[in-house]
Order: sequence, then C-alpha cells, then structure tokens
Amino acid sequence: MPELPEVEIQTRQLARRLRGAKILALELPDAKLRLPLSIVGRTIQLVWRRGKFIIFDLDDGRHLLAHLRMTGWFEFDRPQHYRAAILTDKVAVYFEDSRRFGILTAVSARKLMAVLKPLGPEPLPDGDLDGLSKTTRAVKVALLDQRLVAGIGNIYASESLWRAGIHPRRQANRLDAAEQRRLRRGIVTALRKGITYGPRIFELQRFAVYDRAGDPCRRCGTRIRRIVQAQRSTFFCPVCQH
DNA sequence: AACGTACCCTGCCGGC
DNA sequence: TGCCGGCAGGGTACGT
Repeated sequence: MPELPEVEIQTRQLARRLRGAKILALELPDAKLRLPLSIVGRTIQLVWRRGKFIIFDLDDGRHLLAHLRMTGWFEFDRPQHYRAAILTDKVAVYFEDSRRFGILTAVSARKLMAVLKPLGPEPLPDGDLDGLSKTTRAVKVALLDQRLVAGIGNIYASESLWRAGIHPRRQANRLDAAEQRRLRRGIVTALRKGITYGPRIFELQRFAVYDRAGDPCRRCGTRIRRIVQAQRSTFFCPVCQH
C-alpha cells in the first residue's frame, strides 16, 4: 500500500522498537530474499526514511535497505506468511509481502548512497517542486517520478492535485507561481493527513478522489472521473480542477 | 526527453 | 459455487 505517509509510519514504529536492538537471528523462508548471516550480532543504531525507502543503520557501517513496493509491511506479531524475520534482543520483526515485489537487503554505505542519490527532494515539511518545472510531462505523471520529488505515489498524486485544483493532464512546467504554491500546499496537506490517519485511511475511506470514480466531489458534487495516465489510474474532479 | 510495453508476483473482486 | 479476466498503493528494462 505504501506511499510516503505509510512508509513514514512504518519507519517510526521500527525506530521506536529497534533503536539499539541487537540482531540475534534471521529467518529467511523466501529464497528470493537474501540477508547475509554476518548481520547477526550487529546492533541497529537508527531507522530512518528517504522517499519510500526505509534504512536501518548498523553498527558496522552497513545498512539494511527496505522498500515495501506494493504489498510489503513490517509486523511485530508473527503473521501466517512472511518473507523474512529479524529476531533481536528487544523484539522480532517480520517482513510480510504477498506480492513479493518488496526489497529487504544489506548494503554498504557506498551502495546506499548510490541508491538514494537519484531521489528528488522530500515533500515534507514543505519540499520544493523545482523539479516539476523542468519537465513537459503531465503533472500527475511527473509527481510519480521519484527523481523529481520523492515519496509521492499514485494515490497522493491524485489527492494533491485535487486539493490544488489542478487538472492532472496539465503540463508540469506550465504551472504558474500561484498554481505551484497551491500544489505544494496540496501535497503537504494530503501527505500530512495520510500520516495522521495511518493505514486506516484505506478502511476509513478518507480519500477525496482516489478510487471514487462516479462518486460526488466533496467540494462541488460533480462526479469524480477516472482516466489512465502512464498505465495507471488517475482520479479527479472535472469541475474543480483546471 | 517522453512514451509504450513487458515484466516482476499474488490476492481480490465482479461477471458469467 | 467455481472459474476467469482484470486490476492493484511500486519500480525496472527495453524499444521507438
């Protein structure tokens, strides 16, 4: 499920429980996911987020690097199925990931840098959108490009544009200053709301437009439309967004 | 640079 | 009830 808000929540949970924890053992039931045994005995010093990546700093200079992709999630109670388990002197962490697109791996500091380097700026607390002004692509598609701004995914791209009143097919580099300002605010508000609600936002149906095709716009009542851009669904209000 | 397609996997949902 | 196609919040590789 995860976009920036969900990854942020996971990171906070992991940081709270794993900071200072010493890895005692690993379980690796999925052969597709590999972690070296040499991380056993290492202590996790910090857990932090960059874009949609979660990084665990180890006390030997290496890092665990995780990306949840579509279905990845860390659990602290042992689930039915999991791809990996990290058992520590504080708590056990299970990496659940039904579609198995997710990533959990150990990397050197150098490799970590290489992975994070292409990422654009963080949209929170009030990240800049300068990258968007450099592309002619549709603004919705540009928002999904992690090199331009890091952490926004398919849901929050639609949500942010609705808040900003900007049509998803607008060319990214042709937004005027006022529109850029509204978009920045729209992104910040949408992401903050996601963090506040947590993953419950899906069950609580708190999205303004995402997955609401045919339902009334919460601002003007017009039916929300669904279109496809770059092979992915976009939702927007044809009246509120220009 | 910007598009399109295929692919990586599994689970769920609606229609028949 | 059971099967089947389509779809899903992520990203990469490739060709045009």
